This record gives sequence, C-alpha cells and structure tokens, in this order.
Amino acid sequence: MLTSACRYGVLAMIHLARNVDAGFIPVRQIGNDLDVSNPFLSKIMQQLVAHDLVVSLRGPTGGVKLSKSASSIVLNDIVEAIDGRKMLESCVLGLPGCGSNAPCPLHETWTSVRTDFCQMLENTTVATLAKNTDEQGLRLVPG
Amino acid sequence: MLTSACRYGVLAMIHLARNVDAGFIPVRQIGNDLDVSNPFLSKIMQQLVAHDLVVSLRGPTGGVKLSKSASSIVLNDIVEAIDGRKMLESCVLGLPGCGSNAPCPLHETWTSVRTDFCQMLENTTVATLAKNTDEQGLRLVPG
DNA sequence: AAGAATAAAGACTCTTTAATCCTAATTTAA
DNA sequence: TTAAATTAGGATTAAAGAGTCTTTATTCTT
Repeated sequence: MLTSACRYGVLAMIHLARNVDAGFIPVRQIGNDLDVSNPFLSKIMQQLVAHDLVVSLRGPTGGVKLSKSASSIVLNDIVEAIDGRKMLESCVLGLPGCGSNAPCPLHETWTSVRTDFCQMLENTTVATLAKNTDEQGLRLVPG
Repeated sequence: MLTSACRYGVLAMIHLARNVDAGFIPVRQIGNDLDVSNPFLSKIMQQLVAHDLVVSLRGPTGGVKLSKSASSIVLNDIVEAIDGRKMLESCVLGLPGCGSNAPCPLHETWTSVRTDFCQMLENTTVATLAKNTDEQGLRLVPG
C-alpha cells in the first residue's frame, strides 16, 4: 500500500511535530530516535523539502523542521510527495486502461475501498497523529 | 496491495469459471487468452493447485480446472493462497509488534479501512465476478 | 511400447525498491 | 579565516519481486 520510504516519511513528520519547539533538528538525530537508517532518511527528507512540507538548514545548528503548522499538513501530502499518485489511480487487478468506461470486474468494489482510504489520508493531520501519540503513549519505533 | 502474481491468479480463476464446461484447459492457453507470460502463470497455477482451489492433469488433454463450484470460492481464498496473510495483518506504518495492545498512531484508522477490504475479499465469489464479466462485458485483459 | 503433449519443479535473469557510501556545498562558530 | 557540523546529491550495493528458461515427470494417443 505504502512504500517503506513513505512510511518513514510519515514517522519523521510525526516526530517533527512532537518536537516543533526544538527548531531545526538534525536528520541524523531523527534517524537515531526512530531507528531508521540515516542516509535513507536523508533522501526521504530531501523529497519532503522539495515538496515544501519541510524546510532545511545546513551547517552547525542546522537540520530540518516543519514548513508550516502540523495541523495544516495531512497524511495525503506526505504520501503524494514520496509515493506519488499512482496508488490512488491504479487498477487493483493491474489492468492498464481500467476506468469507469472500461472497468475490470473489481473496479466498482475497489473504488469504494480506495475512496475510504483516501478520505482517511485527507482527513488525518500530522497534528492529530502527534497529539494521539503523546496522549495515548503510542509507538513510533519497532518493538 | 496485491502482488502481480496474485492479480494474475484472480484473472485466471475468473477465466476458468467462465469456461468451466471446457474441462481441463492448458495453462498455456490461459496465458495466451489473458496476455500473461506462460511460465509465470504456470507457477501461479501450481500454488492454486497446492491450495486445492484448482486441480491439474498432465499429459495430452491435460490442463487445469476449478476444484469446486465457482460460487464456493471467494477472492480471499486466492489472495491467501498466493500472497499469504501478511497483508491482512501488517501495520500500515511497518512497525513490527503493532497491535491493539501497542498500537501505532494509525492503527485504529487503518484497521477500519482494512476490514472493509477484507470483507470485500470474503464476500466476492469467483462466480459473481465471472457473471459480471459476461453480462457487463468487462475486461480481463489490458487495453 | 513409443512418441507427443502437458504440468511440475528448480535454476536463472531482469527490474525495481531499499539501503548505503562518498563527495560537494553550505553555514555557523571560534 | 579556518574548522566543524550539517544538508544535498550522485554513485554504488543489496534485497526482493517479477519474469524466463530448462529439465523432469506424467499422461494420453497411436
């Protein structure tokens, strides 16, 4: 459903939202906190920077931070930045050209399920995820 | 969501249901009809045979056919036979150990979406898909 | 019994994703 | 101005999924 790069991106964004008061946070520190490889996470953060979800600063005291309020960033922003839109448009049976005018046997059913998923992505803000994580003691790391 | 092997398996099962009167059908012919590579489809059919969804016969006049009524085979039988249960159980953020007692921030939301998907897999029979394909002229092949 | 057609099984190759490594560019601080 | 810390970016390696090829075993037909 989501690539691992995308999953790491979501975890990093939640982490940034929970530490927004810290200003710029080094990518290495985020990787250590989340137990994600630093070079891989670097690449992912670059994509988030390119899509203006995150701003970065080089040099000492540098790092990354959210470009805007966590309540104005939804999951779908992150997914589109990293995975693109193909998951949102592809046929569940992989038939090229599948659509409402040339549907596959699962088209209607699948469209309904996918719509629910997309609404979840659109309606869930990073701020909400961060808040839930704090209040309910949820996990961002393996265990 | 589904591997390509699984998608081909679903297409092949629908094809078999639509041609159940033909008895054993050579895998090569199915591959040609569906525009799927024959050696790859062979492997997939072997998995379906191993899970008793399909029976096979070697030699001339051999091939494969459904092991039981198409109305008693649901999509989930095929998905489990080929992709296993990991999609049904894995955490959307990829956190090992994620579950109701140690949830990730998306656990509840994702569980709800996935439940809808699983119900679709459980409630959709191969017979229904074959019937819809016939009646509505749906496609099983790229175009 | 021999030959032909077929599925079964395993080894192999290709492509994509995941992850790493290394160098360059930038910024701060001493 | 120099050194250290950091992101940026390209090149490289590793792993997994997708797909192919070859050989073997089985079955029917003649």
